[in-house]
Amino acid sequence: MGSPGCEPTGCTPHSPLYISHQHTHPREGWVDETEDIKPPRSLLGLPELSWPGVYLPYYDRLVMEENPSVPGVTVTPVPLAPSHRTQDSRPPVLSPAQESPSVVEGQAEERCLEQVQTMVVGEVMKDVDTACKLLNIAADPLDWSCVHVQKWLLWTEHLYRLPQVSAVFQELSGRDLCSMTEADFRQRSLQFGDVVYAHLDIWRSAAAMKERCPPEERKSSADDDSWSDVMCSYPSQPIHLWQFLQELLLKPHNYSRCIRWLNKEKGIFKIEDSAHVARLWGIRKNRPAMNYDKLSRSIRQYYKKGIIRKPDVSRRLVYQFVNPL
DNA sequence: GAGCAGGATGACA
DNA sequence: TGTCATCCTGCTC
Repeated sequence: MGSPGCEPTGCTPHSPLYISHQHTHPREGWVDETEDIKPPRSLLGLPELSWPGVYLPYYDRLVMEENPSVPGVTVTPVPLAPSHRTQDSRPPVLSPAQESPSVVEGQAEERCLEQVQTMVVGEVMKDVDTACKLLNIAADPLDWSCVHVQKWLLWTEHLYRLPQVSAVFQELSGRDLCSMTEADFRQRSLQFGDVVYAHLDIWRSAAAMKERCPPEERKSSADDDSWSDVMCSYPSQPIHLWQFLQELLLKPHNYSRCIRWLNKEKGIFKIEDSAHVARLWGIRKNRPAMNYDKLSRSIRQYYKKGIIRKPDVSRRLVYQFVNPL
């Protein structure tokens, strides 16, 4: 994974992330389980945007994929402490001769935590970016229309395996949503209102952070670069299905469990989870009834147009872009 | 049963 | 007019 955008000590405050507990259940699937998505109460009580003290539900995935040496743990972020650390505020570094082993270990752990935090913050930003682009909505919830709000809710439901919560937030604009308190959210959905509130808070925080750190100032990984390239290539809307598929393929970190390259050079890809890809496409196009049968029919329309074809050796759920990226 | 191929039709921008 | 959603039949794996 590449460097996550802006330096934590530069454009955003820096708070510790607590590694709170071991997971008792190994994660399965490409998204996080509902039971893990409730943020800490301290976060929910934050009066202001809490970035980077946000709950990061996919931390395990991140750690396990990017840093296999770190055991399966869950990060529980905490709100900014009044005296949050920065590079400058760290205690003076002792020479090795002066340091006891426990101090060395402590500093190493601290550095490790900071690295992890930086990594996680960057991933959150990237995932919010990705979701924005896939849903075709603004990054800042304040700019959302009622339709955008519904899209985002559907997406959040889908991603975090929430039950249907979008129905109780109908006819609300992003501004309406942002003006609501956590209590308002919980009033609409007793069980998951706080969860939705926390996710909205993450988005608001990401938007605030973007404002402070414009994309050009945020160093991107190679993966991000290619992503940006793709998005720049297709600025117009509506998006075509083949473009959408390419977008998913260009974010293997997020979507490799539902669609992945078999041979990127040849443009051959496999849909690993047909229902999932169809659902994503349906959300993107606001077509709740979308399924793989319809999606695949649309893919087959591309045969005649010379955009997608079946590979020479035809396999189920495997297609090939005629003109690879 | 799931996936695939392709015809037909209609909505929509 | 192009693209896509939808529905359909028939076939293959």
